Amino acid sequence: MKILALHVDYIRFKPLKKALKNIPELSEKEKKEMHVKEALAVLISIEKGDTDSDKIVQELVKNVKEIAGKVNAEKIVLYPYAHLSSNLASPEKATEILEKAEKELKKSKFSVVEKAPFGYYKEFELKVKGHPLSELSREIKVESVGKEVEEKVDASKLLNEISKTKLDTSKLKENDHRIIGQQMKLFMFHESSPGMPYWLPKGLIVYNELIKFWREKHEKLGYQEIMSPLVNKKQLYQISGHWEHYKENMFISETEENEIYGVKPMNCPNAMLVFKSESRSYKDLPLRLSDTDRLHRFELSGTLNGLLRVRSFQQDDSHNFISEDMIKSEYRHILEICDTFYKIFGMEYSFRLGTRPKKFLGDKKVWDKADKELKDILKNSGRKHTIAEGDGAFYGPKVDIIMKDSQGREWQMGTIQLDFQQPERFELEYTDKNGKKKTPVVVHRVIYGSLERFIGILLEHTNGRLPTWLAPIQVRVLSFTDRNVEHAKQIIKKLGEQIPELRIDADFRNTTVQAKVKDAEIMRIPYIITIGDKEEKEKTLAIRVKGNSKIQTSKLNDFSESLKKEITERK
RNA sequence: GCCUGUGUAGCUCAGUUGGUAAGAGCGUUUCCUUGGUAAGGAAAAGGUCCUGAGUUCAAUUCUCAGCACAGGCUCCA
Repeated sequence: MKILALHVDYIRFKPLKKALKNIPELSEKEKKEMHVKEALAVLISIEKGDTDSDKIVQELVKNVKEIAGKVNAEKIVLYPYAHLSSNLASPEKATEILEKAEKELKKSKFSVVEKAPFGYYKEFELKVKGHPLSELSREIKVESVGKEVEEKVDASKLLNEISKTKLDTSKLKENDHRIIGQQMKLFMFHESSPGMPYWLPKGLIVYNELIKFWREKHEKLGYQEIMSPLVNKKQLYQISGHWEHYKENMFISETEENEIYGVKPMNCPNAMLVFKSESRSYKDLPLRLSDTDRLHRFELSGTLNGLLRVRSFQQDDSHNFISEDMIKSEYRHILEICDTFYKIFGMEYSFRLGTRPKKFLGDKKVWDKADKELKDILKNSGRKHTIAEGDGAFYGPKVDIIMKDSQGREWQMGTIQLDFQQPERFELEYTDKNGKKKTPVVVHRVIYGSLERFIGILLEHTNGRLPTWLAPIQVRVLSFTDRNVEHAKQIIKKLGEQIPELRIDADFRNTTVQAKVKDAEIMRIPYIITIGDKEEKEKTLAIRVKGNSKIQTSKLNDFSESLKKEITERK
């Protein structure tokens, strides 16, 4: 607990508005303005460590009495003041302690004891006397004997309290990504961080391959990748407007210096700052700044859903800074990228345009123009799309890419959003042809959407049989008997030499081929090669291709050539 | 966050109307076996029956609270 004791000529305060949820309503008396003269005003912050309320109240009362005695104050005003500490106790605890303290002090001989209401924004005014003892700050701690015992961590007990997450599979389809992910050992969840996937070695291969593909494509299309801080001062989010509208969904972090930081829930504010870091010309536009930084959003617990809705994720994000007359061409450019990407995966999807909502910011004319342009683009594109009138973000219209999961539920994957607002809030500008300063428009766009969700949907659509370039293990070699192990090792070596990036492994266990095939099939390995006496003798490979029980026989060189082609061309 | 369900071994699950009931298969380790494309045989190890409180002589089992997962709402600046 921290206190600041002020000996005042007077203190006047009046509650205005609730600052916290779940705070009881004030009585008529409490609602009124309070004016106390010749008092000791005690500003109080109750902190996390103040667990033993009786003892801490006892200490507080002792201190107040002592200070009041020194300055000859007969009136006491307890004033909850959160700003003395960055490590505040829960409101419940604070209320409890304040009430007890008021009660205790009333038992003493003070003529007046008042307490300002807790959990309200208050206006207040006071005049401090200015003598040497009129301002005293103190930290009040309870020196408890049993404290060391209390703080001793029983790791083993804690391990029982948080464990690996148990999945309730009763309502899931067989091709649910959570089941496939477990079978293929791609990712897991743990109670240590609900809604935040642990990417296991095999899953991270898929993740990184997707990003690699994305990078290759976007580098050629004039995108420039950046990386920016994951934790930012709250001021950044006050500028962007997230603090006001989105704070409840953010993870907040505090530091000792009383500085509040937010863990970033989206990349745009940082991208704005990068744009702003140099003077920009119309010749720089479109300026496409991409990134895949990790984002954290405190999604409601009931909405979490495997990889499809998580609290920690990465997007294949980009912020494209353009001039107003580039909207149409930039959207075309992005829709083309969508085609390229989704064609590769052969997944069904549709577009959904969200137009100007009832509540919107900015110029109606600009909105209408943008809405119309986007409608035209979609109409002329001949792509499957729906229009959701009034469903745009309040800062601009958006085009979403929609896909279905194994239970037929629709999910937003990629999204292309126009933003007229943030460039203004960040006072972005570029110089146009005539030397005039203009504000750019920003297109926020993701193609995969979140990598997490995309992998989830991809697993469900493919039943885990990922295209070979994405498969965590692309080839597995099985030995028929122990006699064939040496030859099998040679095969692996040769394939590895011919295709250096090949992900190949072996199963030389002493068990039947059937059992080994079964395990390899559960892992959805595209190519399963069995090496037996026959193959050794004939110098061939017996290949089980993508779950097909009809075994193909081929020469090593032929196989490696076509495999190499399949992988590098991402077929 | 709300409503409804679920939580037993690394995985999939059985079971106890409160008491010699901590069980199976898979997986793991060891041994036997040397096999032709989704499970060859045997033995062993592996448990805080999600966590905490309560009721009881006795709780994995009943009650309450919490946590997590699932479905549905809501939300998705």
